[in-house]
Amino acid sequence: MSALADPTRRRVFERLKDGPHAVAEIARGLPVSRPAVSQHLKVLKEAGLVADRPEGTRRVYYIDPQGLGALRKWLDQFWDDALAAFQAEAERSAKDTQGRTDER
Amino acid sequence: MSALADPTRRRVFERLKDGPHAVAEIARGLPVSRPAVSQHLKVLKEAGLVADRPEGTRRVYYIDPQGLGALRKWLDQFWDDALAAFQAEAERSAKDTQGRTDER
DNA sequence: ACTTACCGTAAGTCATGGCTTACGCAAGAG
DNA sequence: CTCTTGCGTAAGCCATGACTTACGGTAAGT
Repeated sequence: MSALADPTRRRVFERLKDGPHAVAEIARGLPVSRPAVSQHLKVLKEAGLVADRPEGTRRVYYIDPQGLGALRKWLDQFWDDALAAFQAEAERSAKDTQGRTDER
Repeated sequence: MSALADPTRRRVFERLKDGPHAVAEIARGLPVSRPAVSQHLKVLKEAGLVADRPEGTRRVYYIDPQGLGALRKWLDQFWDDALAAFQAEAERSAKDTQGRTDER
């Protein structure tokens, strides 16, 4: 999660949306140097969001559905509870004029 | 997205999973001071992930489904493409011994 | 009206980490 | 074998931001 905090790293990640790419390929069009991209990819890899595969002298990176799925799952965990809480909120404001039952 | 980067801030956010809470309520049980929590909530609020409502002298915070939904949507955008790319990957490795069509 | 409690804001310090330049290494081409 | 190309790693500088202490304002209770 914290791996996607940095804007540049997000852009790197977004570049991988349309399929696998080599490092120089990603760096091209980004306002940062190639080593920087390499480091970002390392972080993303450690986070389980991307995976790499050596291809001759190049190194091809691609999005790892595993880690992405885990992130999605973690987020959904909130989605349910937040919705339920918001539901309760709505009901609460419905009886606003009354609203003096019990508090804490 | 970067708002959820900090571990402490994530813990604050998680405290809101089971419904609205006041600031002191959240700070209790966390290893940081109350003002720190207040700042974290401010960041989360600016990110659209939480909303607040004054309740007497207290201030109650709760998760905002709006921002959470946006985040979910952004993540799903990857989910599809990544899956498709991964699909192509699988097919590619199927004909591994061959695999010299054209790249770049 | 005064006191108390709670919350938000400001200032200052310190740690985290992102970026660049420089270097070393591996792989393919001539 | 040598030259070239592409990638990763290390060191150093600098910016971002997280945390604490201190202060001011507002609302409730006596």
